[in-house]
Amino acid sequence: MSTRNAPTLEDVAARAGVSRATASRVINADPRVRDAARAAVSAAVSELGYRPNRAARRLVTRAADSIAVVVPESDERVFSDPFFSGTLKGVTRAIGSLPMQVVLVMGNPDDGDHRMERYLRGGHTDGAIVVSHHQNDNLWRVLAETRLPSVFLGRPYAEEARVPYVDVDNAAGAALAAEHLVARGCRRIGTVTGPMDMSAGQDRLAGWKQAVEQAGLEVTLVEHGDFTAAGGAAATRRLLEGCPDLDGLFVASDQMAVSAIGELGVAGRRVPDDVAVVGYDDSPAATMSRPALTTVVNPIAEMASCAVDLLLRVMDGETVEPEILTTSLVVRESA
Amino acid sequence: MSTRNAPTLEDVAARAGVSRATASRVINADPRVRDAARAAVSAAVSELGYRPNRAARRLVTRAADSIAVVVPESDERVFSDPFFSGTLKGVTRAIGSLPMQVVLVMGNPDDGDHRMERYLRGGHTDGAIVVSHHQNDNLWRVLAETRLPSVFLGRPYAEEARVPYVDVDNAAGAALAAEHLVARGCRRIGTVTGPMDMSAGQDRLAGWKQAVEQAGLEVTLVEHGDFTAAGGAAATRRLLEGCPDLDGLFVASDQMAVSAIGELGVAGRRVPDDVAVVGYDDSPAATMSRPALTTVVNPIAEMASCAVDLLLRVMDGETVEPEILTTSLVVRESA
DNA sequence: GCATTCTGTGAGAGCGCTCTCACAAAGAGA
DNA sequence: TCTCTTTGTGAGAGCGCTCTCACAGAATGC
Repeated sequence: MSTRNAPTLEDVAARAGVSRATASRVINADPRVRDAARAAVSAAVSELGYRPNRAARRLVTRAADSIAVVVPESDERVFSDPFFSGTLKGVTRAIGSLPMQVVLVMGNPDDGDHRMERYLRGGHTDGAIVVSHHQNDNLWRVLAETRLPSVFLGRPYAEEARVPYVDVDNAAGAALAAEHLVARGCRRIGTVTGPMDMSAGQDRLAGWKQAVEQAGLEVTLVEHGDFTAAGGAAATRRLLEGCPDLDGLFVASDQMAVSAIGELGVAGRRVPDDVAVVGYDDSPAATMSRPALTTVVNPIAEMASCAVDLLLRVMDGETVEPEILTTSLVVRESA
Repeated sequence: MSTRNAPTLEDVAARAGVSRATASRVINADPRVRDAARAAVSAAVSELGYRPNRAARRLVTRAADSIAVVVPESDERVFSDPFFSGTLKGVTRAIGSLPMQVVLVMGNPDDGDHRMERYLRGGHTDGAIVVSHHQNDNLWRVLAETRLPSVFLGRPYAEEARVPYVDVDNAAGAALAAEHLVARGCRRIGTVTGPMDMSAGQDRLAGWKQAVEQAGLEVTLVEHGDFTAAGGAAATRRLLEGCPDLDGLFVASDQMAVSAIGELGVAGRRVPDDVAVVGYDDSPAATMSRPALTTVVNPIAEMASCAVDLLLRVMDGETVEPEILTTSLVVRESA
């Protein structure tokens, strides 16, 4: 065995009394090996505690072996917002049994030491899925420069970013929600938006506005949230101050919607009798909420698997087109 | 450039009119290169969109490049329990600026297709930190067989598992909690335990029992939880049924404690006036809970960084001893 | 002026693996 | 019996990189 280092295939072969090629065949389950040789190699492997060197193997097979899921948000948020767990779960599922690992890269992208940017530039992974991209992170630029195959989950904010992405028709979803409130007879319909530096926030606001306008109602009842529970509660409070007789509310995420309902309760409004509330995401929280949340379905798992699919194709050198999924409304108790 | 493939260092060198060695020096920021050569190489790199081949680099530098954080729990739980986010955050922080990636491997270890075991045996990472190990997962055995450097965060359940681990003195922590309840004047002190197939669950129960016994009180008020909110609520309900005049409660995790307080409220008990409650973890939820939770500090970040430290040493071939951290009690409002 | 350092560079080995190719031995068909 | 497959095996190339070593040329010391 080579000095004091980990055993190599060479060592295994020598111990088993076969060539390196045959040892390799056994390791990789090639059927054309005599049983005796196979047994000898297997024995040598376990005696030596041999583990193949990934780098060497990868160098010759040229297989990609990891993709990054990039989330430019604090770890706090990543772990508290079910959207991210859903995405990560979806990506993991979609990768399925491919021998590839998913690396979660999170944190504020412009956080002093450029950790995230350095990581991405370092070429530690073979591809990237960017999940919660904001206007001011220059992620798409970094990725374009490094030519790292990447797919955005959610349309990139910058118009000029020519990056493949998968998105859901957020505007249509929000319109669905607003139309539902209109059809229910609501006349003073407000909205708690998502962050305005994200395309999802913008699009959901636009969809709401378009539908409310179409119904001939006022589109002034807008307060900005940030997709967190606290932000949603605060926005709801402001909305109620400005318009105490609010009777319909579209909240751009379920997590915010749940806390909006809480806030409405504190203010003495019943849901849906006084104020009808529609959320967005159809997250697990939607069914557990009291009253259960009427919400727009965000097909997170589908988006994730679609993103993986696109990414694998990009990594294959293909040129791919953005993919837009459709949404629907789930009517429960809150509206 | 070699046919249609990604550019190699050779290509960069050729384009810059220098040798491969010099190109490599520029890429790796070796100072001993003429400015002209450096500029030429840099230009070639960006023109060609060159990215170093990780596998090739790794093959020669022999540097480890990824460690797995193994969590034998459903993705649901991993993303809902703050313990895991704390751990993952701690590990990420501890890895710091080392050029190493953290791979999150989660899922039920005996889930039909042995995904987790296959992954671990596949040698996809250079080391593993096992986080929420249960009695029946044979993780320590798999890891021993593959000789993958690994460290348990939380003492492995099996006595015979001679694996390095870092743990906190769970029994002492639980005793602290129980003693606090005793000192407060509680006389009928119950406990909602963690899962009995985890050492943390066992040890916290043992600590509680020892302290309660020492005070000359009954140790029969025990109901088993599973570290989830729902499980904690159910256990509390059972406890209350069996002993309506319960006046002190030690709950083996904050997440369960918060839902226990909710359950006590539903049953018309005031906390801490009727029932004093002590949690375990000192998670963010502890301060946000109403009333704020008196709880045992679980130094998760410290454990994580300690685990990383041990793992790096194991990966270096060192033999390391288990590490046991101490806990303390934070008194807030609930007890 | 000559020996000595320093500086920048290139040639080339070699990391551990897979995989192609050649080839011996054994079996099958004539 | 002689060819023609089939089967199992080994020799050896080569993946893309880093790093040691040797060496030319400039700078320095005496």
